[in-house]
Amino acid sequence: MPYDPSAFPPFAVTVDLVVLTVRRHALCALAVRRGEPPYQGRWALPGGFVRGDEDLSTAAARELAEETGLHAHDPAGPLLPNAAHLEQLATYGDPKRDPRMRVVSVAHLALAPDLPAPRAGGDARSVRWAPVEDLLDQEVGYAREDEQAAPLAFDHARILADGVERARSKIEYSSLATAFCPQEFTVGELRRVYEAVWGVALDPRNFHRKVTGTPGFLVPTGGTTTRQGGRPAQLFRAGGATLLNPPMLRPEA
Amino acid sequence: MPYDPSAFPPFAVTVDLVVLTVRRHALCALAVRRGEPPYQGRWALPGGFVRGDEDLSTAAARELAEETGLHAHDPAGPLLPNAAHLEQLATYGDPKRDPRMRVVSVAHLALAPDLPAPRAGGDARSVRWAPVEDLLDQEVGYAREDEQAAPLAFDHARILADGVERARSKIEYSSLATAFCPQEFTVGELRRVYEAVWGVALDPRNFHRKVTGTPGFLVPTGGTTTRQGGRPAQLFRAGGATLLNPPMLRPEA
DNA sequence: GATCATAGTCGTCTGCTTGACGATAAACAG
DNA sequence: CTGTTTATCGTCAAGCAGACGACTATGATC
Repeated sequence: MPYDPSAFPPFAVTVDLVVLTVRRHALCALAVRRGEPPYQGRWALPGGFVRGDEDLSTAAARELAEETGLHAHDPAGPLLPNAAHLEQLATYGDPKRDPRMRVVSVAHLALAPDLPAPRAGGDARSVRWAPVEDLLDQEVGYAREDEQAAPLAFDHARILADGVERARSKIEYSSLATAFCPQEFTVGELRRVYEAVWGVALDPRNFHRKVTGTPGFLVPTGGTTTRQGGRPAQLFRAGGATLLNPPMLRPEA
Repeated sequence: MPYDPSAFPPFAVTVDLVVLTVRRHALCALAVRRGEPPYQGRWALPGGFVRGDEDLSTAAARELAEETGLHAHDPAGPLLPNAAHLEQLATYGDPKRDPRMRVVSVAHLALAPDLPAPRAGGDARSVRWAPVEDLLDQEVGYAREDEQAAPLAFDHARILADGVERARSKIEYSSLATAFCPQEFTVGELRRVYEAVWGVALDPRNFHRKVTGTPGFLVPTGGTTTRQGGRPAQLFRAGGATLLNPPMLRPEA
């Protein structure tokens, strides 16, 4: 069969971002308020069209920088202060997911340390960090005028749920939890990341033994800090290891 | 900003399939020979355009059925004899990955039991099962006229490598290895699946203890078989469990 | 400055899982 | 009948995880 441009239907391709961070002991996601129909006024995940000459990962990194000022972490490059982990999550292409036209969205997952404040992009849209529980529990019982309580636009609740599940399982067997921490952090801060992402309490003593005993996970910087109160804690940086063997174990049930 | 259809460039969207099976103790993938340029005569992964009214998973299931006669396994539906596991793998959208036009490909991963013989689809293209080692090791040293030894078309070697890596890691912590087995199988047959996918030898005694001791992994059917030679082995069906806890451990290095 | 609260760090003990491997069982081939 | 093959059960030691006691070093409070 010869090449026939009319043999395939045209699609719009977008990237949507699930940007996660840990704030005040809660897992939070970045949400932007939509300024135009459909779903005008509702909250949605940040995202945008892929340009004609752009790779998917490039488009995702560009959107991330526009929305947050963060840049994607290059594993080969130097350690930079404002770097976030960025990876492809999944692609969503239900024919009816956007009422305007056929849109295929390649969702990406970004993990960032706690940022001072969300920074609006070039335009003046509202941007906020919201606990993922709040964003996901709004599917039912939305009746009031409260715009904060409306479900996410499009299929973004599903995308967010998939991203959260990916993050929850990936910190089990990789060192990705350090992506939620500043460059230097304590064992206790890392433990609070696990507790926030998994929504469980972990034994500080066993956690300390586990992470300090896993080769390549943490490297001590020599410094200490007392910013959490209590006895000063050693500061660490993320080690070179990306896969944890044996993995961290998420408590049952 | 108002809705402007000219604000985004049009893309073609395809699905490509990494179909894996275990044949003669080797992990094999389905390859089709391209009948048209570019890469005419070269081997490629099966795939095709997503139709205008089709979901991505629907398009992948349709292509799978066209190429192999297998249908995607519905987790909620009944156990069917010719069902394969099908899941989304990743999406590839480098602007130059197809020289003709801008194509975004949503790759899917299918795991199937050993089939009698590859069945060509509606047209008469060549289709074959090839060991993944052969397909992936052909990136270098291709000089002869031997078309069997040419590297895969487009970025399909990369896609295949990603699919193989997904399968290798996923059988660690899920019961997916049973997707490579017929409906009823023995512990030894399941072990040979693990050995083929991981490329290692496993201790039959420890493997037997592990899989029979994991609740929900295997359900005895009561029957036995002697098709492997030696003492008759119990037959099992896949149990309801999808996540294995604790996981199967892949031997080191 | 004594006391308390808070957080971090080190140890101990017990039970479970794993890996190595011996032993037995049930089929078939010669 | 004997050897070969595959399946299955058991034993043992090493290692890891969960429960939890004990001690340390800060700041806060009286």
